[in-house]
Amino acid sequence: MNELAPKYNPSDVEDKWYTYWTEHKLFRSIPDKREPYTIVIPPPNVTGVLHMGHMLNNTIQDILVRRARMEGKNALWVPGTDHASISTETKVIAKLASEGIKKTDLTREQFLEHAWDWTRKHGGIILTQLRKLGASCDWERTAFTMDECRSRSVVKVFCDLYEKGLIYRGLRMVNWDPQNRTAISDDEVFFVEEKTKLYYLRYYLADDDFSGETGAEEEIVHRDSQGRRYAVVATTRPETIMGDTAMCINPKDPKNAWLKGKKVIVPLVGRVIPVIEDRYVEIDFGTGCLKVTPAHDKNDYMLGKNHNLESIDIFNEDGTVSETAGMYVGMDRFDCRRKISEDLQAAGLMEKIEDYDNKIGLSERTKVPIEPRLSMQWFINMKHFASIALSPVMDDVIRFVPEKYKTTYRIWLENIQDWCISRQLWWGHRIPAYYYNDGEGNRRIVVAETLEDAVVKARRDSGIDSLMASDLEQDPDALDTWFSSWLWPITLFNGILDPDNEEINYYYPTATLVTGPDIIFFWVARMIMAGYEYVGKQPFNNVYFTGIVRDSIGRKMSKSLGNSPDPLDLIAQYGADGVRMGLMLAAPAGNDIIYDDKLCEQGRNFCNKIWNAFRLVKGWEVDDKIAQPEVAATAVKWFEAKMNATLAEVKDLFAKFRLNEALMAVYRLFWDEFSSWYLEMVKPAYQKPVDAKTYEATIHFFDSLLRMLHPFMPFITEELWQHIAQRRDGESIMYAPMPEAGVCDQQIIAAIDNAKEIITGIRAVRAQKNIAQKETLELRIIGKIEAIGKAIITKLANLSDIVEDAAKDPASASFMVGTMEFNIPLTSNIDVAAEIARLEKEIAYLEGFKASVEKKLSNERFVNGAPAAVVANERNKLADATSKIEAMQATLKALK
RNA sequence: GGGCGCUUAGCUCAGCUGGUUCAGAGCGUCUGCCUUACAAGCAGAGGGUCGGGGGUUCGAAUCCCUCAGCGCCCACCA
Repeated sequence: MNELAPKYNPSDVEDKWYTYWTEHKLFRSIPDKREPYTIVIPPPNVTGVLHMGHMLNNTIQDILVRRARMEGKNALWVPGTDHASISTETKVIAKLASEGIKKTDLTREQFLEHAWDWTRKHGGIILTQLRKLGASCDWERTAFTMDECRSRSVVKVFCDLYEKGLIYRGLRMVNWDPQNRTAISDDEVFFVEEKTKLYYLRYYLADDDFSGETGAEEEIVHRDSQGRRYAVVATTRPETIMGDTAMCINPKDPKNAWLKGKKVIVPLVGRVIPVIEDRYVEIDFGTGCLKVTPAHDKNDYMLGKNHNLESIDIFNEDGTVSETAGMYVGMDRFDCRRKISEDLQAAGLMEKIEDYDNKIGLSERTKVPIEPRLSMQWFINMKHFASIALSPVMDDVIRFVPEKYKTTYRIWLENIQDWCISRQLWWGHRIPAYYYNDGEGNRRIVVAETLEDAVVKARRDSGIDSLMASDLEQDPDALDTWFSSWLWPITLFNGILDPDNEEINYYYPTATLVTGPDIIFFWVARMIMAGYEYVGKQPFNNVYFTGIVRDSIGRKMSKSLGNSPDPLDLIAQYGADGVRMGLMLAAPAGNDIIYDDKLCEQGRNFCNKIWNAFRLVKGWEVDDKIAQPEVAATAVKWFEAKMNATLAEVKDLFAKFRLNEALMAVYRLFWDEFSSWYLEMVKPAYQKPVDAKTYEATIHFFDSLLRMLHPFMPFITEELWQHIAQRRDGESIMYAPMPEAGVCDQQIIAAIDNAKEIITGIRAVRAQKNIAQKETLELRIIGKIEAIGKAIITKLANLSDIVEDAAKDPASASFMVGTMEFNIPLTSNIDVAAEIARLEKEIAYLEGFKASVEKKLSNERFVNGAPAAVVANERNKLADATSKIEAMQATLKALK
C-alpha cells in the first residue's frame, strides 16, 4: 500500500483527527475509579489571541495530560477564560471612545452591556485557536471567571472573609491609575528608568528678621541678594508644592541644623509650613531637605502620620489639579510641572535644575505613571494567608519546578503587604457591600451575598425594620481580577458553593499547574492561600514554571516589536506537531526559550521522517514461509533492549519535568536507533519479502514508538496508528497504554554498540577511499570479535567476508575500534605516505595520553588516595593505550 | 540597596552530592552521495584547555574565594 505521499502533509490530517477526538468525546472526563490527573488551564484573557507564550504553556499542559491519559489515569484538562477586569474595561473604553462615547456618559448598566457585547464578540477566540494546537481540553467544562458559578463563589468568599475579619475597608495610600481612574495593587505597578529632572526649590524662612548671624553657619545658610535666608529642597515633582505641609530634615544633619524649629514658606504658594525632623531623610541626598506632601507620596504619607501633618489632596481622579490646590486648577499634572517650573524660575525661586535618572512606577495596563493617592479601598489582611501558604511549598507538598522559585516565594510571603482588592471599575465582580443611613446620620455598611440578605442584615444591625432594598446602596467598586482567579482550581469543581461534592473530592488537588514565573505572586501564591483556606488542601501538587519566549536574538516577543510570529501561521506552515516539537526542543523548565523557526523546521522534518519510516515498513511484502534471518533476529533483540532503556529514561525525565530532554530521547531513539540502524538491519533486499516474525516485531516497535511520541505529536501519531492498530471506531492512540520499560539487556546493547563502531569504521574507509557502498569489501580482523554482531556488520557494511585472526597487512586500509585492529584489503594501491602520516599523528596523540596516565599512576598519593576502582581504571587505560600503540607501530613498520 | 540565577563547540543547552556516561547532545558547518522510505534525506568529518584569576585536593567544568560580564526578582532615597 504505497499510496502514501512521499511527504507528510499535516493539513490533511489535523482537522480530521481533532474532529474525531471531539466527536467521540475522547477528552471528556468524569470521576471514576481510576486515579485522576487534573490540570486547570491558566485562563487566558477572554478577549486575547493566542501568542507564543500560550503556545508553549499549553503545549506543555497537553503533553502532560496526554501522557497521564496513556498511563491509565483519568486525565482532565479544564479550559476557560478570564474576564480580565482592568484590561477588558480599558479596551471597551477605547472602543467606545472611537465611537465618540465617553464612559462617564453611560450608566453602569449601559456600560456593562457594551462590555458584554465586546466579550461575546471577541471572547473565546483563543480557545478555538487552542484546538489547532491539538489541546485535549474537556471543552464541555469550559468556564469563565465571571460566569454564574464563579461569580457566586467570589461573592460568597468575599462575605466569608469579611465575616472572618480578614477583609477590611480603609483609607490608604494606594497606587492610582489616573487613566482608568482606579486603584491597583502593588503587583500591578512596574518601574521604568526615566531621565527626569531634579528641581532645587527655594523655601524662604518665615519671619526672617534678616539679622545676619555669623560664624560657621555662614557657609551653609543660603541667602539671597537681599540677605534673606532660605532652604533648598530637591524634588522631582515640583507640581506637588501645593500639597506641601512640612519640610523635613534629618536631626543629625549638621548642615541643616540651623533650620531646626523654624518655619519656611512654600514657594509660589506662600503657605508657611513647619520644619520637622525625621531620620527617614537621607542627609546626603540632594540638599538633605525634603518637602513633605502627605497626600501624594507613600513616604510623605507615613511622615505625615507620624508628625500629625495636614494632608492636602491637590489632584483629581484623572490626574488634573483639583480645586483644593488653589492654583493651576484643572491643569494636567505634567503640564502643571512644566508651568510651575517656569513660574518658579521667573519668580527667582528655582535654585537650579539637574538631570536625574529616576525610576517611575507605571500602571501595568495603561502604562500611565501611577499617582500615589489616598483613598478608601478594600483590603485583605494577608498575614493569615501567608502563614498557611508558606510551609507547603517549603516542604515540597507543592513542588516548584525549577526549585529556585521557592526562595522567591518565601521572601515575598515574609514581606507580604495587605492586598488591595477593590477597583474603581465596572467590569468585574461587584463588591457585595451595601451602605445605608441608620437614621442618625451615620452611614453604615453591611456585607451580604444578595441584596435581600443585605436588607435583612441591615434591619437586624440597625434595628430599623422599615429599611427597604431601595435604602441600600451597593458599593460601586469591582474586585481585582485575581480575586476570582485565586479560586479557579476550586470553583471549576464548584468547591465553594458546594464543598465536599464528588468532583472537588475527586479532581482536587490538581496535578500540575503550568504557568509563568511572572505571576507567581499574583496568582500561584494566592491560589495556594485560597486552596488551604477553602479546601484545606494544596490546589496542585506541582508547579511547572515556563520561561519567556524570546526571539532568536534574545528579545522578548511582543506585539510592539513585531517579532512574534502568529502561531496559527506557524501551524499552517509546519504543522501543529512540528510547532509543538519546535517549542519543546528549546524549553527546559524555568529557562527562557530562544525561539527560532529552525526549531519548527526540525519538528516538521521529524514528522516527515516518521512518515517515511512508516512508508517503508508498510511497503514490505510479508512472506510467512521464509525463516527469520539471523541479522534480523539479532536486530530485534537489540532494539527491544534499546527501547527499554529509553522508556526508562523518558519516564525518569518526565518525573523531573525535563520534557525537552524526554522528547530528545525519543527523537534519537526513533531517528538514529530505529530508522538509521534497526530498519537498515532488518530491511529486506529490494523487492524481496520480509519474514513474518521480523515484520510483526517491527510493527510492534513502531506501535510503541508512536505511543511514546503521541503526547508530543498527537496528530501524526494518531494518523499512523490507525494503520497499525486494529482500531475500531471511537478508539484512539490517546488511550493506548504507554509502553512500560522491560528488562534492558545491557550485553546485547554493548555488543551491537561495538558492531556499530566497526561499521562506522568501514564506512569511513569507504568515504576516504571513495569506494561505493555497492562494492563489497572484505574485513580482516587482527583478532576475534563477538559472534553476535557479525551478521549485522556484514549486511550494513556490505562485506563479502569477515576473516578473523588475520595477519596484519600493510597494504590495506586499517582502523581500530578499542584495542582491536581491522584491515580492509583494497584493490587499488593505498597512499602509503598519507597512511604513515595518519598513523604517526595517531601514535603521537596516544603517547601523550599514555604519558599523562603514567604520570598519574606514578604519583603515590594518587595510587594510595584514590578509590581502588579509579586506580584500576587508570591501569586499564594504560594497558589499552600501550597495546594500541604497539599495534600501530607494527603497522607503521610494515608500511615503511 | 537587597536577593536569586547565569557564563561549557558557531548557536541553543545537558553535565546530580569532585575520579570511563568527563568534556557531551541537538542544530549549524565541512566533504562525498538524487543508493527505489525519506535531499524535509543518507554516509563521513571537523569543532571547546568548560568567562578571568587564585585556592582546597593525589585529582576540579564540578567545591571555596575573588574579579568581570549578563539576566531576573524585590525595595519608600525625594
